[in-house]
Amino acid sequence: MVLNSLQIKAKIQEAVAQVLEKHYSIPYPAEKVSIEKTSPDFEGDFTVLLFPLLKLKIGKPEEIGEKIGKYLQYEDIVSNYVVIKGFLNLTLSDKLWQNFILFTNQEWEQFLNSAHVEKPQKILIEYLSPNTNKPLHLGHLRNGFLGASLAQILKAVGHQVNTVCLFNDKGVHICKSMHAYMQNGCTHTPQEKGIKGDHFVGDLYVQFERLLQEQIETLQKNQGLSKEQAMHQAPAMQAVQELYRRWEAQEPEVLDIWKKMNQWVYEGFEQSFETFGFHFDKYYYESQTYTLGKAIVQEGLEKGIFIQKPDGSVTIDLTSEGLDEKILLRSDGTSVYITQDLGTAEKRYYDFAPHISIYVIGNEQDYHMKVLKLILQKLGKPYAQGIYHLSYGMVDLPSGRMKTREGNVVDADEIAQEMILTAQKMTQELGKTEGLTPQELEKLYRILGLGALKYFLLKVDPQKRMLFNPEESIDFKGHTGTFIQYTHARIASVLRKAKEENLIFSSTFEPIFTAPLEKKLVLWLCFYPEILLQAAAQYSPAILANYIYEGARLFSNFWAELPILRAQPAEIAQTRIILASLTGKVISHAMHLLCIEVPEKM
RNA sequence: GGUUCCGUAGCUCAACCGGAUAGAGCAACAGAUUUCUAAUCUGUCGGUUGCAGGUUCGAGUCCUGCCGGAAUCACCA
Repeated sequence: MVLNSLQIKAKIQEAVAQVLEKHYSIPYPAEKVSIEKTSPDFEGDFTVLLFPLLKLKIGKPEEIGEKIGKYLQYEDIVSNYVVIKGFLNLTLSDKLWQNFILFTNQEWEQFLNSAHVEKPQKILIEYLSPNTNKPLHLGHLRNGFLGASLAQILKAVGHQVNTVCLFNDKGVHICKSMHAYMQNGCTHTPQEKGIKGDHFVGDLYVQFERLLQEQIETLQKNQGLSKEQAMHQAPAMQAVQELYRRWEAQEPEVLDIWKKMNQWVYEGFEQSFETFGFHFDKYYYESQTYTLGKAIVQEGLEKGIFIQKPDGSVTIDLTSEGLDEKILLRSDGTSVYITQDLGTAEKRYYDFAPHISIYVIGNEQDYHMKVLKLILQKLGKPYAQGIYHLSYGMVDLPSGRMKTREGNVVDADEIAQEMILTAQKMTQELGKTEGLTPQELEKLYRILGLGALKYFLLKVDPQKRMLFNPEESIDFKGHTGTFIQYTHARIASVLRKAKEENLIFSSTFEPIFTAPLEKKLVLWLCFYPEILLQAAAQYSPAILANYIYEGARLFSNFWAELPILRAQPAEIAQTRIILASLTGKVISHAMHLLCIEVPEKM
């Protein structure tokens, strides 16, 4: 019994190795045989590449291909084969496909389980990790959807996965919004103003940045300072640094404001996390890990890996590794970003002891993450090797990078709301609200709006930067989450009708394939476990997203060209019902791994 | 300036880790609905894969050089 494309490929590889052994007395490792999906322009399902065999100098590719084809035919794996140049194109036998769909239909769990890795591992994923001085924006959403989806995918292939979120809740940037709040006389609350806490604090941050910008410009103009000098000398900046020193000194009045403001942000975040489906096993706070980070700095000093400068600051010299000198502790003894990361890394290890620790962080921090891993390695930390930076590309706007400071950001809550509203508008325009209660419709709009948003961000290879154009917004047609959801709704609809009409198949039923599109769909189905493994191995939900789209497109062709319920004779109808059912199951399962829901009706 | 990453159709993205004639969507145009949901389907148009070499049976993919873009090299996070 074959369950998936991997097993089919393995069978073919084995057959090739046996032919080489029997006919040419050449031992050839089966796994070295390259098998691919046959190009759509040619007849066949799988293709054996014969070129590599030429190096064995045992004959022409046509002859070797002929022998392999014969053997596979004899083994009842293929029904037909053609050798073209160095390609041996194989058409798998109907019998194999019949067994495949019957078995998969009956033993769905086994089909899914065939995607399990040999060695499950404990994997920790850190994602999202926002600053507590501003609300989430589109970039956070890419990060969040990537992390949340990756966790699902890794679980689906059998790993043990935990997710954590680190709040960057301390630092100079946090003090900026605090400073603005204090300047305003510590008046007003989010409740009073009727806005979410994270937005309330974010507005203060922007207010501060404006003030700072003004001061810098004035200093530059009046005193002829460089931009950098002006920034350090600006009264607002000095006030913030002073505030930060007081924070690290744990002055109660500063801590009180800090706690109050952070609490507002967490309340706002909680709402957003719920909307977007971000769930974590544990939260970390830099305000709680930086002291551990300082202890590690001390440890490094004792081991002679770090250097203390005369002014008191601590650094590490990485120039021999092709990097620079990195500061680990300021001269006034306060911690920097990486100090905190050292502490957090240590703490996570003691909490979860993962084999692999994935950090979902933007590629702007490639250098930082390289340094972090290197330092931990130099310190001889056992977990250093398992650190993996999943570096994803920025979400750019046509005008360039999003910058909170300059206010040109796409706000996460806003874009979600917009998407949901658009979904509502489209559903109403298309007249598809019938038969659904107001509550069901509300739910549908959310599923559609958020689905389109998530799919948009997940379909692109994580490593590549991507562009979001607010003018064009996100489509609901074509290569979109909506199209996939729509395909699922159609499948659900036809299956409901099949049930109503009592089109249930008997156990002795033998599927028949009469159209090429049916075979294309089966071929697509059998790849699901392989795709899952690939997406997991490459940490890429995009691979899965593109696979689902391909299936939805195939099914739409199928739907347009072939009748399902009314097909005659009944065996054909039943075969197509199974195909529809399996396609629906794969779409639904895979979409859930992308954290996208699929509707039964739309 | 050093380091790293990226250049594929007008636009947004693919291309199964070196395989056959580089594929989708959007946009534009032309068609398809007495039949299971037209948020769909079919067709047309659209390419010197930034440029130049190299490696080999075979290169968008690998190596070198150039051109163009981005990130980073903070006592910011």
